[in-house]
Amino acid sequence: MHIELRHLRTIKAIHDSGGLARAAEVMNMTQSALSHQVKGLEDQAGVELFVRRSKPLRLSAAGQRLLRAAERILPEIEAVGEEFRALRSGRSGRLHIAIECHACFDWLFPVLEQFRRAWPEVDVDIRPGLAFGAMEALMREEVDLVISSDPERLEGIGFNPLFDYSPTLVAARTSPLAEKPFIEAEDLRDQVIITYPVDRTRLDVFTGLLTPARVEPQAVRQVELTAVILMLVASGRGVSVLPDWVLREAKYQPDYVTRPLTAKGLTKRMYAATREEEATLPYMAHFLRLARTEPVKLQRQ
Amino acid sequence: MHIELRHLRTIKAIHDSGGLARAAEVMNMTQSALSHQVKGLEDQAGVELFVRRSKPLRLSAAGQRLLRAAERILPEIEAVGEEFRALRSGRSGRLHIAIECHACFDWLFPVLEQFRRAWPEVDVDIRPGLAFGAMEALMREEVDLVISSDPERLEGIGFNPLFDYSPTLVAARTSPLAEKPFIEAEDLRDQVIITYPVDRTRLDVFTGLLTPARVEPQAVRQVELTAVILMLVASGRGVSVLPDWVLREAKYQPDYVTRPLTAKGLTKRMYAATREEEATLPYMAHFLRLARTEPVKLQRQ
DNA sequence: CATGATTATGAAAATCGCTCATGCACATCG
DNA sequence: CGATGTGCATGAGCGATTTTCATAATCATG
Repeated sequence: MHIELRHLRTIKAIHDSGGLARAAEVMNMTQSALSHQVKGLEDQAGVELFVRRSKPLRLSAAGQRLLRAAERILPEIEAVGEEFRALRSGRSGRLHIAIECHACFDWLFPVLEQFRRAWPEVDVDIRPGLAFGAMEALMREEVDLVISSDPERLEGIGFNPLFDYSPTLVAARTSPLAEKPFIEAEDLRDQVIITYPVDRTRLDVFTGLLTPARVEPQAVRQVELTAVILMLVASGRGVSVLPDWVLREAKYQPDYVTRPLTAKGLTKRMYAATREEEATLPYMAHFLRLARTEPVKLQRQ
Repeated sequence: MHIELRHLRTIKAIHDSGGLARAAEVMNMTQSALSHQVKGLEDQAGVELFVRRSKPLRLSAAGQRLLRAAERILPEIEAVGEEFRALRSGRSGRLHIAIECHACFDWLFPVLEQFRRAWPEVDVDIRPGLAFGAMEALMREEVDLVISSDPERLEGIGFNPLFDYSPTLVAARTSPLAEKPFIEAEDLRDQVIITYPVDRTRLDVFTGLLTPARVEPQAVRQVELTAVILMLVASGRGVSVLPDWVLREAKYQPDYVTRPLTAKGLTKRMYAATREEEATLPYMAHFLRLARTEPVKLQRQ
């Protein structure tokens, strides 16, 4: 049997307007078309949908069953149509974010909180766990935005600069490194380094300092949570290199010292990668603006 | 925008089978047809439903939204189809019953209880409140069966005899009527008669006894519930005429006496009226059989 | 029973959906 | 690197379905 939405719309219209002719009027069709349509459906279903005995065509038991289905289904379709219209107009959309940078949760959550208020219809999500292959996911439209500090040249992908930050060493106040005004690669040769559990190619200590200098630290310990890293550092179990914004609080605590990497300090830039054509979507543009300004404000607090 | 179920089926098939060609296979169509269909829908909706970048066509965000709708709607349609099939095969149907006779609840409930067990898919209901116009409702397919003891000759309506009963007088043991072996119209001229709150033309006392004899009782008091009628009778506030099956218990109680109407006793026949063509439906036939036999069994208890 | 309102029907026209044949893009492999 | 394979897109044309038009049948009512 092949019920189609057309049939549901017809059944509902006939019932609502109370008659073929009136329903036809509403649907911009002829009364004849509806008559044929109803007959066709009844033949297919092998079931009488209307009671013919009384003149203004009334629903039979089966017809009522179909009407119930119509009243559940048609609004659903209507809603999809509405969402598509919102999508076209740019009010709605999807913003699934992949983060390559672990510490970014710090500023990302406040930014998303702001964003949700402005764009309630946009479907927001953070997708961790694909730190590797995030760019591929972006290209395949599995995600819509990637937070990354390593811009690459990729077909159809644009890297929108957000803000600059300085990977900064944090150590216990009692650490011998506290003596030095800044940190060089050699200083870390005999240190335990605590990092997020990701590849070295995405860790600023290595890409910006150790790997170029071909220095291997005494050990690398991988820890998931920023708070835990700081605890371990405080208790002298190792040192870590974190973005300066993460250390804005640690900076003034008696347990820690923070030191720049190299004499001039290291500066990196955070980017939000998007598919080029989507960077101009209104909600995307808004997110990018928030992600440029909010972390800076946060920093100043 | 004109989404159709066809589109939902297609979207789902493409997603499930992972590709146009495979989906086409499943749906017994050409790959081309699906391609055209998807394109048509995308043009109409103004929204990309699939990501073309990656080769085995994957759903875009909008496509996923549509898929969600499909997964809710298609089973619903499927269910309607299934119900229609059941309807055609006679396993399912509607049995909405109107009762003209108040006292019939007594045997109707046990019958319906039995029936429900045998025909779980049939939509059973009792519709009180249309005691008047029950036959019209039957003809208009607002109900499917009417319990009545007044057969009429009506186009397309058949009256199926159920069982015979005797309208029987019930009075308090202390009533002067207890002296008489049977009751005649004149005996009731100075009595208060307690009846159900329905028209006289549907009350056996009147149609079978008083009206033909042109006797008007002292008063008529209308009471809804059988149990209350019996209470009032017991306390000598009046007498009543009820079907014998209602009185099967009262008969042996010391508070009551029951007496036949007229010397020979009055006999009436209970009928179930249905639309003629439906009397042979399997579930309808079963109901009729139950309604013929169960009340009799009940009586014997 | 005449009249207006409502639904049904048959044939022709219009539209729609599908297929066929083929093209294009991309990946894989000898 | 061209050959081959896989998967999707496209345009033309056919056929089926849907709609319309014109008109008949049916029903409700004064």
